Amino acid sequence: MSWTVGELARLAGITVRTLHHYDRIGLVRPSARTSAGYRSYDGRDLDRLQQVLVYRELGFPLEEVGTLLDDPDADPAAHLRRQHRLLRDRLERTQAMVAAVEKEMEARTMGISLTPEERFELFGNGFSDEYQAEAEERWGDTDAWAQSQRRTSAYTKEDWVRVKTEAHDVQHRFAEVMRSGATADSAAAMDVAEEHRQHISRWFYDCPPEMHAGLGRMYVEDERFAATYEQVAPGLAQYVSTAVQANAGRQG
Amino acid sequence: MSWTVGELARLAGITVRTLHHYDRIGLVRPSARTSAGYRSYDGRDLDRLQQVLVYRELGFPLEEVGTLLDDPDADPAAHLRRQHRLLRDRLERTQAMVAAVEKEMEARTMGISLTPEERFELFGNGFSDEYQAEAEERWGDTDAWAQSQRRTSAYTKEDWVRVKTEAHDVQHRFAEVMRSGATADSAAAMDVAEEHRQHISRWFYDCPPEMHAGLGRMYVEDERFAATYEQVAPGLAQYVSTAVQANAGRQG
DNA sequence: GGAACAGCCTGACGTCGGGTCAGGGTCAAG
DNA sequence: CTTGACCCTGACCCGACGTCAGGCTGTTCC
Repeated sequence: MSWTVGELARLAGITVRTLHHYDRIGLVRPSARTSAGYRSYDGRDLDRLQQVLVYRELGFPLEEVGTLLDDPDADPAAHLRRQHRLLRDRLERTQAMVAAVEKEMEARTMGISLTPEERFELFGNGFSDEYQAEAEERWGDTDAWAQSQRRTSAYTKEDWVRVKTEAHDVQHRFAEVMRSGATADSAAAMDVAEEHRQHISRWFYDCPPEMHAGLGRMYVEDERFAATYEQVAPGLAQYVSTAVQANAGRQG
Repeated sequence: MSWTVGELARLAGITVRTLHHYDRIGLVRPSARTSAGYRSYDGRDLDRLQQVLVYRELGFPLEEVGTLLDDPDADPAAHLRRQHRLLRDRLERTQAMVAAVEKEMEARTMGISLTPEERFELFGNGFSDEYQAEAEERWGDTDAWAQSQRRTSAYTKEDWVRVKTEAHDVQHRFAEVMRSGATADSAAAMDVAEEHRQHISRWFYDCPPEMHAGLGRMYVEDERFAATYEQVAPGLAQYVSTAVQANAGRQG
């Protein structure tokens, strides 16, 4: 069985131009051409196109989709599992957004008005989107993640305020120690690292020193996490990372 | 209270460039400039930016966002209602995609191939009726194609022997329990259902009770899946479906 | 008070994922 | 053998920013 561009486009709900584009960039190539030069897609091409569309829908840039699909270590089942996980992430995030809108609607009907900052926290960004998506990607099927999800789902807004204040506090304590000239493996720095570890354990999930050391490495390896610390003070990401790992060594 | 571009960007989780862009196209304009020409955003600007970001997240082109927000007939509550509706739409759509991926995962484990139009269903939904006739004409006899499209997997032949033996085993245990007269929601039937769930989890993909319940529904709703069970014993598809859903209920 | 440095400004060009003609070949039906 | 639907390859266009470049501002630290 084979399809022309137009047929496939209708089937997949995309345009002919999109198929031309995917052909040109080598993302989905028709497995054959007719003598007249018409593109001819077969079943395996459909298969691939479907995968592409799911990843596209999930917001992946096409180039990355290509490398994902061309990875010889990833069989079809692996893609399905990954897509399933990503879709569930999205489901959760959307549910959170729906809940936030409902909350705001209710607040309005009751004459309570949320401050702009509160609304940004709920809706805006980072905490519920990027952080969560990234963290889940990393900790996807660990106990830690599950535990964190269970605990945080019960937190009230007041809890969150406290969590954030505390986190902010620890960050700035790190910055202070660094500015004081103490090295990252000094007792002072390690003490703050230990506070950091306990902050995580208290609010999110059980974080033993070993695991904490893993987080420390991530703080420099992953630029997004690094950026969070670099925003507070330049060089802080590396400093925190070293301090955290030194502290883990001290405990172990 | 007022914010500079950089501050607002960090607050909202966007870049400075994005704010410049929104200023230039007149979407979010700072309500003031400092004497040096710096942009200065106040609370109402922040408010507006938040609305913009929600609509953007929902996929609206910026120009349309502008006309929506500048509509004098649309009060804040109207925007909330609209956003709520759109978010619920997205929720439904995402749920449909999750279901589609789960269906495909299950199809693979059972060696069934979905038809192309079935797999693209969620992408072209609006017009699917229009092309249904064409698709059915094309795929009236889909068996040959289905069989030719048998999945390939990373398992060794020995693995497959074990997988199939196990699956076969579970099916026949279902049939036995049914023949014994136990109802589909009896403990005995649910126990087999649980084995079934664990079989899938062990060999194919992580299948939590909820997802298992979804599969259960599909076993009767989709005739191809139903046929697999009906072949073992008449009425088994419905029986398995009920048992699986009862078991999921028990777990939840 | 001046140097350093983060942060702000305005162009202006680049990129990604296609949309939209233009100019021309292909093919089944009538 | 014409008509109309469909296909081809350029080539340019667009939205929503990213990414310099070149230059001003303002705080901080000596």
